[in-house]
Amino acid sequence: MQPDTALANHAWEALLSAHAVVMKELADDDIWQQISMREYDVLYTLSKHPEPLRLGELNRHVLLSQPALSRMVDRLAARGLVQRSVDPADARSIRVSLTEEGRDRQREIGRMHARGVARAVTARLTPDQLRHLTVLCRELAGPRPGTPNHHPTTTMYEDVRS
Amino acid sequence: MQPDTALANHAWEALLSAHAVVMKELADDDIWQQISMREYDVLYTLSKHPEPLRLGELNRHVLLSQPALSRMVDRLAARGLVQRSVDPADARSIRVSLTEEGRDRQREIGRMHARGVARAVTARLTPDQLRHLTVLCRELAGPRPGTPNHHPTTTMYEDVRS
DNA sequence: CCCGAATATATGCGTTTGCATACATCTCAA
DNA sequence: TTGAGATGTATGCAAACGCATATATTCGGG
Repeated sequence: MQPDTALANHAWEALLSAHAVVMKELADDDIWQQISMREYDVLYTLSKHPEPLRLGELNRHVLLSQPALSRMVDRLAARGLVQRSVDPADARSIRVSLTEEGRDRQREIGRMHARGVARAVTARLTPDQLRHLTVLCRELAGPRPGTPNHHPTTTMYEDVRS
Repeated sequence: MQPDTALANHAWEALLSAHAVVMKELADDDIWQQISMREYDVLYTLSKHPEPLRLGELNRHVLLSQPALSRMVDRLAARGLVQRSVDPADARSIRVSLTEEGRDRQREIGRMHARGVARAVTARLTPDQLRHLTVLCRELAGPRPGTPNHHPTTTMYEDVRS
């Protein structure tokens, strides 16, 4: 095993552990009765994109199988939180966007959720550490160098004011 | 919103995104036909602890509800990968440990999985960045300062040689 | 222009999950 | 000692998930 392999695996394990710990703490917050964390993830992702997202694009941000996301959007649409529309440029594709009510609910939950995140995260890391963590995770989330760039090159983070 | 709240939320969002991106890439690896990633998570956690783990303790490391973990251990035990034993000190409690076969399978999958992790992670971060990320994530995974320390104080990371 | 391959989403189906709650055991104050 | 509450795990049940595959549309070589 090369030394970098060990480094990479230690880092990944640490990230997984941090993810699980904080996730559990956030799940304990009493704000998920109407909308589950996974559903919120979808609503939040949609809220961050001005234009409607195609299902496949949405699926790249959400840790769900394609069929699971398809049905989840079904349910969210049935509840009036989300809206499907056909893509004029590609009839196979479905574009998803928040309804007004979906946007309201996202903001409502989001405000409370943000407090939980702050409570869990700022208790353990200093502001400087938070900034470093943000940078590192954004690079880790970035495209793998050497991978050919599919999809028209759109900027992923419009909200980079950290 | 205080400035630290924004920092914390940006960091958490970045971590979530990194988690999802890398997770998806790892899920695409062709090594999960016999043991799913979630099952591997359990086997791996057990492999890191010399003595049998109580279900509740195991549950703190795995992102599953208590009932889901209970049944997952059922299935793993039925497949001969894991072993339940009663805790002599507390008859309510169940202690779980790997069987020989479970240990073998974990090592086997683990070897291949480690390659996937290295491929995904080293492609995006330098060794120095990996070290920093490890430190930050371990602190983030650590106990929340100000929380009373339940559970006999056992060291969580015996393998700190990074 | 056409047809086979590729792409985007949906559906059938068995499995797994989470929630609520039941059950078993332990703890501790009276 | 005893019983009420706390703690650890299991079970009933409906909802959600993933896999395999079906359906619909687009792309591209001939």
